[in-house]
Amino acid sequence: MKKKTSLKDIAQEAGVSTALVSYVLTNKEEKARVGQEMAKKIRKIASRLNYQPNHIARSLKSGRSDTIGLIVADISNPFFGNIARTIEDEAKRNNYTVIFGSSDENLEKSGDLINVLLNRQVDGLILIPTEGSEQQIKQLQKQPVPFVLIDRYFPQIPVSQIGINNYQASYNAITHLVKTGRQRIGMIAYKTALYHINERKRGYTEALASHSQQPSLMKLARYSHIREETRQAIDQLLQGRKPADAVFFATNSLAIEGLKYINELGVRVPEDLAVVSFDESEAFDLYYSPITFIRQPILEMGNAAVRLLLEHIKDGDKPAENVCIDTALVIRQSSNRQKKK
Amino acid sequence: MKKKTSLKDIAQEAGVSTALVSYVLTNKEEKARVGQEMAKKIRKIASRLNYQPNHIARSLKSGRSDTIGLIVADISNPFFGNIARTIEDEAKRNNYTVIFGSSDENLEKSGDLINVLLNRQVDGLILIPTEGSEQQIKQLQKQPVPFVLIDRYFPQIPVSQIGINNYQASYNAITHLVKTGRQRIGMIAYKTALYHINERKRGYTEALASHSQQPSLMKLARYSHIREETRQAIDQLLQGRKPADAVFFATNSLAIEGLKYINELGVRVPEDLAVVSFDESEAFDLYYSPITFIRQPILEMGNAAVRLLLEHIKDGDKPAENVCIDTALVIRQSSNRQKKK
DNA sequence: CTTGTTTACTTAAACGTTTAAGCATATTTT
DNA sequence: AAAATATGCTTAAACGTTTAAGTAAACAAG
Repeated sequence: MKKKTSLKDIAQEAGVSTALVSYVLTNKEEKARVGQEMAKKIRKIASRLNYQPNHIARSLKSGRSDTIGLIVADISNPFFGNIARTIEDEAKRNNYTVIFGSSDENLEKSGDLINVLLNRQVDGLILIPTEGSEQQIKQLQKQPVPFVLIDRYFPQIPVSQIGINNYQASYNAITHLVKTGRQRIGMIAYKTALYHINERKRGYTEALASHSQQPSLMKLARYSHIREETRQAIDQLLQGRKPADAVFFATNSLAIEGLKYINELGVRVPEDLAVVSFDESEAFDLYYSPITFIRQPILEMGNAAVRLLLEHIKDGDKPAENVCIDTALVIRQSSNRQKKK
Repeated sequence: MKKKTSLKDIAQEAGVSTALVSYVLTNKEEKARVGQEMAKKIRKIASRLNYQPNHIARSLKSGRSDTIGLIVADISNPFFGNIARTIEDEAKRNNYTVIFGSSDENLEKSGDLINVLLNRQVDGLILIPTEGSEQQIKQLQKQPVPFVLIDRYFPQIPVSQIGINNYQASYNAITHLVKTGRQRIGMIAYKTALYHINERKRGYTEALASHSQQPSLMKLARYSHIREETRQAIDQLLQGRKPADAVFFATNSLAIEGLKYINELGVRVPEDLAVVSFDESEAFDLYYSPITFIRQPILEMGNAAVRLLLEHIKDGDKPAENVCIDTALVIRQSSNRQKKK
């Protein structure tokens, strides 16, 4: 096995101390008044031996790892994949590396990941927390490592957080459906304690109320039984003498499951049923009737999360800050104005 | 700012040496013959001070970081997102952590990432290499850090690699289209030097030849101009007196761009045009005529990559090994048997 | 020609762990 | 009672880096 080159190897070659080599290779030759010739010689040897500084040793000395930990709820969902990407990009721009893990909406996995990342001495954490992880977050607060939440948060725990106007976005989407003439608007959401989802529900309910529409047609599915329960929900919405004429999905995953079933049933969008969803998806573009959706500004969210975290890392006493970013309703064919009957 | 607890802090509290604390907390009390009472006391203090071992210091000592680096071509593509997820899971099962980066198909970014990960002393690397990264791979071979390629590889560079039977999968897909009665089968692929894509093209061409079909209708688009050039390609396939009656897409991204345009044109699938694509996508399920596709066994690929890499890490002299995993053709409506005219 | 300054380097400690080796004291074996 | 072994701990070096402090020689200033 080949061995890695260390400062010592270079120092030996050059016949000097490791300190001198370190000064040269970290560009502190001025400050340390290293001779020009020697500097040249050292650089040459370093390059010949293909020296790569040992970041671990450096970290141990400096106390910083220049690494941030990222825990997403589910990396196989492109929404989170895109967030991960923007975070990684923005981190890199600031000379940070990202260690990531996917909790897969699993509380135990989330706890394990937090511990793994803390043990790795990350300088900070960005979390998309799982349902029920309040205790883990509170535990984190006792640690010296700063963190920010993104996408999801717990209103009763005051921490730095990047989010969107979930309530308002839902409200606007429902208002849009009302304006296009829909009278019986259903919603399919997760059965969950997650605050951001419940804000979306509240937006729906209050929008209906303020437009004096029929009582709420809210159906819930569990994340763990998304397929069956989304289908049940749609069955319920479409049954009876007065079936729903529009449905609002609380997330892209719900919408995709729902649309699969809507296709199977032969229900026409938007003639029989208008559709609006939170989040975006390539599948929405490709649908025969492109789906109206609420766009979350992933790029801004990711960048804001990194920026906020770096501020916390720089200033350990910085107070918590909430960043709320606006969404946009992208209107397309799936919610076209209803024809007069 | 709170400070992290170290062995020294615990040792001080307990009035013993750090060595003793280390023995206890790494469960080497037997071997080191630590007194039972003292062990208990130390554990209690550790737990009270919320001690988390400093993995960096441990790594420096052991020379291992228990970390593997992962560079994917584009984390926002769910295909790569899913690979990342399986790799992360399998790594975790083996007590490894994953540091990842997305090269975004950019050669410079890829090179930067490799260096960053090497500096972080990863114990090994898993790469989905970018087009043109042969030099980077060759450079890597000179390093003591083992690595494996996944999804893509360079046949002229003998390294460990996990792949699929790209040629055969294409060949089978085309054979399927021929059997369903298609006579003018087009293909849309990337203009690229990437070997795995070109194997897919070869599968197409040779399948056509062996079924004595018309000359190849191969159209190419550049990754960087996917939207415009996919559209051009489809225009070309559909023009003239004898337009194509089937199209085979070399990747999911190409298929999604293509299908968007096919929708705009009002071309009916599969009546006017049968469609088969490499890779899967939720959009394929949701299409009004669900798309026939070639399924890559992502789970097996990811697991195999980790397993192979760990073998290399354990045995630095293990020779390179190629793993080829079979794909499956999932036949659906988009390639339904053509009706007799 | 002493003193001070500059130049070019070295020494050594530190970061938080791990672990072989050492050293008392107590207990058992001859 | 001396020798051997067991018990319970400490010492110290090491991993690869950084960096304040030290040193020795060359040179300039008085």
